[in-house]
Amino acid sequence: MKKRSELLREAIEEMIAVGKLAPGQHLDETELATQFGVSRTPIREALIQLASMGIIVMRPRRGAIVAEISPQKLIEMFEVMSEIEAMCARLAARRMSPADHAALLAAHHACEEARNAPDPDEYFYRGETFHQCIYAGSHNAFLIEQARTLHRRLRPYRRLQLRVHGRIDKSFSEHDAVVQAIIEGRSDAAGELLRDHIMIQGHRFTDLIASLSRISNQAA
Amino acid sequence: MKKRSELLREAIEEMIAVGKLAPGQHLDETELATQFGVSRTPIREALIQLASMGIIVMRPRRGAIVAEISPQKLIEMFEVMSEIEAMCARLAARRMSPADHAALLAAHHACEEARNAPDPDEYFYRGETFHQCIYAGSHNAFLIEQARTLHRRLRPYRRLQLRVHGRIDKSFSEHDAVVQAIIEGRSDAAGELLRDHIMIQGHRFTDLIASLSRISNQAA
DNA sequence: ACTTATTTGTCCGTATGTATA
DNA sequence: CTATACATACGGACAAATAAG
Repeated sequence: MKKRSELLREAIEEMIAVGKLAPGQHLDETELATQFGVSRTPIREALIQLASMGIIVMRPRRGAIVAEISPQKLIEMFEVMSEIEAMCARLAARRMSPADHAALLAAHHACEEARNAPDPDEYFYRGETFHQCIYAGSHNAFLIEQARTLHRRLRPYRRLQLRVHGRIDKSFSEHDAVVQAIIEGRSDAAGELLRDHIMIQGHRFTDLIASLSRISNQAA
Repeated sequence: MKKRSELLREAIEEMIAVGKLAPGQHLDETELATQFGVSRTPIREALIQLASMGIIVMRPRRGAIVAEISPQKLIEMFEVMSEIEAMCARLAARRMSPADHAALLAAHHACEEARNAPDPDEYFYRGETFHQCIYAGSHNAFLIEQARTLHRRLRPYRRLQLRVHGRIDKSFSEHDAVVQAIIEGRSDAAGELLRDHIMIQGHRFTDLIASLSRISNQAA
């Protein structure tokens, strides 16, 4: 049985990921408490968890706000994320079992089906499963955890990146190249392909900066 | 002004780092509360932070215990650490300023002087500064933070590794090769050299497993 | 399997510090 | 600058769940 604060953390985290709570927005403990029908204590504990993950910032006696990530820091985070994922891909190419390959291909094909879905977020969600498959394929539990944590922090931005015109199709063909490299055991190639796939999002300074202002304006 | 739970987290973290609280040991909230002269609330908040860092493990309704790092997990952590440091080295080779070079060389020479110091920990401490120089040279604040965090968690094990006979001299010559590569801007070489330098500690399964039993016995 | 005891998870009251008029 | 209002940080109490006998 899961802890109450764990569930609350996930709920609040999701609200932040989908932009329901925008960066910089103040998180009122009492308000959240009544909203979820609990007291302030479990809310506080959930907020503390989010704070140690870097999702929100807690200023002593001044409450918590959703973390505002500067474009500079965002670039830095993508730079690290790309290397973490590259490492996952290299290890996956060497260590994946036939069952892992099957799971990866299934996730990949699920993305293919979602390419022209009416809801653009559908591809986003399936893409997440795809990346998680590669993390898991590294067979390094600590690395998987690190990758997941970073992924969660960058989630809102990765999602917005797919809104750029034509990005979904390009994303899929990049995925395809990665899959081939992994299955054929071309470790270094897999790493480089996945790194570039992630860094495309980081390299486009302008897109990202633009999405920054967009994310703070969109409340849904 | 810092929060109470922040200070408590640091205090408890230190107790764990110096072995005052051994891996697997149960952390009694009430006991810690009376020990620090506070109520259970700030203790709980500190524990939650330590749990999200992976320092302790909180099982629902069953309390918190100091995380037990299995040899398997230790290997995994070193595997990740080696890639993080490799990334730092690659970036450092491309981005270091002349001032950065000077700082790196200074730290390197400080290690050289400590090679035959009576206290073997002297080399360890100067080696830490050396590695921090490389982190800083990446000029990626987020990466620096990640590297520091991981470094802190592996600190006890890195220190023990240097007790192996002849390891200090080998460590220094590996450092030397890394320094040359960084200064000459050979990015990929610097990365690979530093990765191997770290992984030497991970590859020696037996040494690490041996140090595991030793570390749980030494209370000072 | 039942009872007891300890410990955690949650709620609420209060005081202190921050922001605002 | 003072005073007021309000949100946060902490303490204490209660209830529920687990472990022990």
